[in-house]
Amino acid sequence: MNVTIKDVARVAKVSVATVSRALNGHDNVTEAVRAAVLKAANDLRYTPHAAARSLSSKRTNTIGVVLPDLYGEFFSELVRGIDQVAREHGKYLLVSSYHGHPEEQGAALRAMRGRVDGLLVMSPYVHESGFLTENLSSSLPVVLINTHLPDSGYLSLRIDNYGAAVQMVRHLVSHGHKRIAFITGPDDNFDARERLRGYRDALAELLPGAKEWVFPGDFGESSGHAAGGAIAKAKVRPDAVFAANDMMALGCLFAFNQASIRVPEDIALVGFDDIPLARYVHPPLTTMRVNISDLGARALRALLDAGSESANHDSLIIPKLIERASSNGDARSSERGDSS
Amino acid sequence: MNVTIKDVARVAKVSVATVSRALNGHDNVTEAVRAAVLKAANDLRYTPHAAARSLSSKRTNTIGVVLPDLYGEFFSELVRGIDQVAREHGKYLLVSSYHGHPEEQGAALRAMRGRVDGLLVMSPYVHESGFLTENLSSSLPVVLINTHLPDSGYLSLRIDNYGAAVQMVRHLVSHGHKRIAFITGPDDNFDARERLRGYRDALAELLPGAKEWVFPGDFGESSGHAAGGAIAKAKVRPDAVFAANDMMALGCLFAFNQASIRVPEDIALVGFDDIPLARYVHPPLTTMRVNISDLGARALRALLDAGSESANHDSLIIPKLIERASSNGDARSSERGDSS
DNA sequence: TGTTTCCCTGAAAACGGTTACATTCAGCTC
DNA sequence: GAGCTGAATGTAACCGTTTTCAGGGAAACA
Repeated sequence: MNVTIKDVARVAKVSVATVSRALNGHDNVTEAVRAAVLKAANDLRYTPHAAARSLSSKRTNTIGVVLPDLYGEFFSELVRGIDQVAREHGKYLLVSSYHGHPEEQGAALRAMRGRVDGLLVMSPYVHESGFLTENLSSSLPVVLINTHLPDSGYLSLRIDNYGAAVQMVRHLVSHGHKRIAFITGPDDNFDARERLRGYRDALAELLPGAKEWVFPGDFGESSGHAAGGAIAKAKVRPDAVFAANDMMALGCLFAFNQASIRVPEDIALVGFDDIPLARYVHPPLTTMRVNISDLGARALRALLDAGSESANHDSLIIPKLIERASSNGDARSSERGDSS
Repeated sequence: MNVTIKDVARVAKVSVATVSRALNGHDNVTEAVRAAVLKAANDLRYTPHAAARSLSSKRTNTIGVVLPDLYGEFFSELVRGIDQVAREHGKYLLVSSYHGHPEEQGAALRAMRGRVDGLLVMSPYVHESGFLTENLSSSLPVVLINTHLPDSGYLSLRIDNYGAAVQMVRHLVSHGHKRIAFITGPDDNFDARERLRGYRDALAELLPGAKEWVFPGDFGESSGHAAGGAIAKAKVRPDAVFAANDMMALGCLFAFNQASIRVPEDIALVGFDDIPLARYVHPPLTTMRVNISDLGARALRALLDAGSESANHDSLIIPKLIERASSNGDARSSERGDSS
């Protein structure tokens, strides 16, 4: 059995109430008594029992983080940003991923009751609507990360995928590209859909009459490779490829290398995310940078601030265009004007 | 206020004890009663309060993970492996990093009391000895990851950094390299020291008389870049460089590129870790692969099995040599025999 | 010196579960 | 039908804190 507050009380010859007060820094304790209690606690190596404490105080000092997965750069950075702020505020982090099974998300959310003071939830699936609201205890503050849940009233931080995709297409167009293909992400992924939507709208606006050219992908490297292979074999090739994320862009780049298609001379290639790899491949990849750890940090800050009036109910994170060599060729020289 | 077991009891017209038994699947409950309880619990959207439950049952279903940091591939993979097993066993994960401040580690460890059923601890610092043992409540099962704590009696999983470094030097020597330089990691990092030790011992054994050639580094990319710059400027250059991790190898590669030193033709370059980047740079990097997520998974499995006799008290994970182009040149052709 | 006030301290009631123990009641046996 | 058995259920103690409330004693005041 572990040493409890009673043991400390006995040794310090005071009541448990006094021990509690002394250790929690209440001011209605004589300094002499406090010193005695502190000494006793120290001697006994006393550590308060967190469960007992949170049962009676209704605070856990813990934040729940519910993510779809933990795989890859994105989540690692996100968690890092969250962790940073958590430490600053002395909070603990209970992480829970539902491994891509949205149906298990409800259980994960419900199990948070009594464990956490607040929740950070990311759920980039599109099909749920009442799902989240049903499983979120209304008494817990929640901040949604990159989660599409209109009018839920929850605080929400999102990446402006749509705007960033528009910006990227504009970049390609400004370099003279006219036949711009797009490799999509998973259908049920909200980010992926927003990027696709941005591509479509930008294309329609900037290159009226140009045809959409969409290859399916799933955010995995191999799907990018497959798309790259398909592009390489096509009779008419695009003069620029916009992959919905960097991993697919890399897969695509691989396929282009194998097919001896030069980037950016023959085809420009751009991605999205600015994963560390992007800067190291040859040629370095033009992409959209999202400061993910900052996203996590801001999300937790928003959660901790929740209640204060300053709360912005729906903030957008604007990604930044990182221009590198993979889109630096100028397509005008090789234009042949057959873009319709 | 949230709905409690009492509310369920009232609605189901039974006692709280029966509700508890019914919900926890005890067999001494009539099916009719169980059904009624389940229905009531469902109707009320009852979720047991985790803190209350763990206070009385002395189990939290939570595993504490105490790491030095969360930055980078290593930790993200480690946590992913741990998370995988945690889910399989219905455990939650309380992660805590002490952000490279070993002195805060004690607090982090102590605060786990009452929160977790067991601990996974990684502490790759060399200077602590009684430190960990002092802060670990003896009643908690603990598994150490990559942590040097001889004869502590704790279960421990370690990466065989020493053996892997020896293996890497052997690889270089077998390709004819005679002047092998080493870029170290941080001084107080146990992995880094083991790798350095492996380099030294292997050099002494395989190339008797060859001089050690050590450049300081800190595992960061820029320190690798600095070392690479120093090597490029040296009057006599090594014919192979062994960086204690991949990030430094990449930095070094960068410096070599800038100095127009060709890899592997002029100098072979190898790293350690097999980060995803390693395969994508040009030339692809020869390195040592450690299956990190597996390390995490095994650590948690060991923790959950703790108590069973099968417990291996000190297992070594053997990294695997991944041979890529950065060390594939053959140095014999350019030998000039001035290696002493 | 007696009263009032204020500060410090202790006793005990929460918090929301689990579980040992007591109780009830149906089904047997004789 | 009395007595026994065993299963289903209820009562209440307990887990380790925090916090309310009440009490006690010293200082302040009359």
